[in-house]
Amino acid sequence: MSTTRATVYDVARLSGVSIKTVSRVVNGSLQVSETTRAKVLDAVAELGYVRNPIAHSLRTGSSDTIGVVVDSISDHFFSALVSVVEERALAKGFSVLIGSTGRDPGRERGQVQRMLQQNVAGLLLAPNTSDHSYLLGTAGDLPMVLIDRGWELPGFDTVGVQDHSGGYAATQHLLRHGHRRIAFLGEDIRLETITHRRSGYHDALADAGVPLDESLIRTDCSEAPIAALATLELLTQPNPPTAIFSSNPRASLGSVSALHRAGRTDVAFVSFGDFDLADALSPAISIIDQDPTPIAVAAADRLLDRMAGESGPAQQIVLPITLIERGSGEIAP
Amino acid sequence: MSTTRATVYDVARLSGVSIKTVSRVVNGSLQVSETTRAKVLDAVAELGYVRNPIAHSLRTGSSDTIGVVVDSISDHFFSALVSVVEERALAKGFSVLIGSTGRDPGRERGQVQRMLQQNVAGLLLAPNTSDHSYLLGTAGDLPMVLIDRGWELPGFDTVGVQDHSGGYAATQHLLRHGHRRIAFLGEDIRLETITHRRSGYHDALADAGVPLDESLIRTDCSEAPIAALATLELLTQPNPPTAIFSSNPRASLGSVSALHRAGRTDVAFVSFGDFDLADALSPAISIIDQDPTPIAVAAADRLLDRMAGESGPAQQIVLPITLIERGSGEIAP
DNA sequence: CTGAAAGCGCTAACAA
DNA sequence: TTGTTAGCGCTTTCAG
Repeated sequence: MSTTRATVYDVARLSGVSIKTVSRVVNGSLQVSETTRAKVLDAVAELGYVRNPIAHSLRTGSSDTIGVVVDSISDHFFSALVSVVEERALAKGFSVLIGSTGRDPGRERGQVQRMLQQNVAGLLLAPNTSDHSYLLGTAGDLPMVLIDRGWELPGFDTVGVQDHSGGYAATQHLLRHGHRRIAFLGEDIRLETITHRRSGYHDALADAGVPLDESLIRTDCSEAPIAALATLELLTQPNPPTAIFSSNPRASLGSVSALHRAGRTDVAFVSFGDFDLADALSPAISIIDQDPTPIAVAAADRLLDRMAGESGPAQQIVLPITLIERGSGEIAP
Repeated sequence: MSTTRATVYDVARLSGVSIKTVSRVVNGSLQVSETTRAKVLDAVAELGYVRNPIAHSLRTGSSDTIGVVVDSISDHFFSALVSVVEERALAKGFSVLIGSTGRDPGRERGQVQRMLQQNVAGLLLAPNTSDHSYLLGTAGDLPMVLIDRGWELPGFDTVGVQDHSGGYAATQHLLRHGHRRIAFLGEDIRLETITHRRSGYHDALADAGVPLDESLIRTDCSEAPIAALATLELLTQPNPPTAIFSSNPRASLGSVSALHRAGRTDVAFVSFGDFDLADALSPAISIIDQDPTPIAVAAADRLLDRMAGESGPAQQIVLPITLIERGSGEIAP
């Protein structure tokens, strides 16, 4: 096209009105007569005028961009989440700015600051620590939704799943199938999700009268290879588990991989969160379903509602989870 | 912190210099005496001044944001790519704006337009059609790198892998292991990558004197479930294949899943592109390695170089591929 | 219903 | 080496 873009002045000149009127028409103000509106729109079409979002943002202090800050974009859960959010955002004319935290609280703060400086119109954040209090100071009245964590901070909209119930259900399921020695794979991080899943595990054991055995608990499985190693160590220890509850899909991937390579497909297994090929393995992997899509949809819609001016009290949206039996969770000891 | 952010004026007032000097210091101009620089930096620190990127962008026509436009953020290949790019960009102080095309050329154009309007400082694009000529008109002298496709348009930096060689190597490998009836799984889309992989397949067959059998070629496998169905159909047809070459990991996921569920792990299999658990299955899946990380690193670095002013001729970076034998590709007919 | 003029925060000419 | 002035493109008082 042309090398320099048309401005409100060009449109005003061509349509014989003032720039203010152009602005009104472009922004859909009703305070404009039909005839002038038509004139302006003609000029807009002819010149291919598009509002300059930068200038708009400088002037108004807002923008047509929303920020999404998550642990890692390459994590399947978050990439699915970001994908849905981008889709919904685009439909409403918003772009998406992404930022990863690498689980580093300092970097998380930095990313949020960046977003604020960019005047994002809304923010979706998967916080890393229990201490989100900095958000109160920084965020002003920016529409914001916390994903998956952050329950303890009142005043923020949150979306997540029933972590405790999920952990409880998974453990109870294995107990019902006769297991007494059930290993737990998780992360050491102070992630609330994992903490809750683990306390579900604890409670299920307690309710069944099974004493907790610390030697069956691994809290260092943040990446698949570590989980693989941990699995092998668990199985070769003196009094090995007969079942494994893995509290996140990344750990499951590593653990299942190790089980298959070691030929130990006799070990019962339940994963919190699905993963590719989980249903193609033999035995297929039973899971606590934590589909990212509904979570993303709920979070995105809540944020867009807030951005559209919805001003009710903060909502804590908790999505239910279900246990999907596929075989691995129904293996007897 | 404070409710309104400090501006150059605040800093200027506090340090007793003009706003221009503040601007100079903030932007690292050398035309400033050490003493004044120190004064200004003190004031900056005291006020917590941060340059307003919006105003900066409006004035300069550039920004500290780079755009990344890909098929889909949730696709494992692209999410890994975006992740690496974001990491590198962040290290240089840039944010990342994402846009998905859903393989729709119109939407691709729209996303690129959006990015341009946002004054992105650079653009990473995985184009969808053979016709990228619109980029010539739109993009001006914006630093831009095309990922994975777009070879035919001279004048652009591109990064990709040896698609033809990969297709050839995979097919040749299966031929060497005695197969004559080798199925091809691909997508109908005019994606150059797939086209090249397929012509590698054709050439390998031709060089081995094996006639092409159209009944073994499926070009509708854009999603895993379709590939799963296609696989079952291939295996139940009158003269079934004894080996499968799947030209993208999504199709492989579906196909492998179907093979396992049908108990047909006797079929030889090579996948172009790795996927989770590929090495944990029995047999483990042989692959043509197409690791997104080196591709992303090359693309990101090339883009950042361009943004830093590198002005050499357009480079076509083609990364080598290797065949990784894991078992499934070495099964005899 | 419409317009003139000011200014968001910054950087670029041009002087001094 | 430093400061003054203008203006990026837009929206917004405040008049008309």
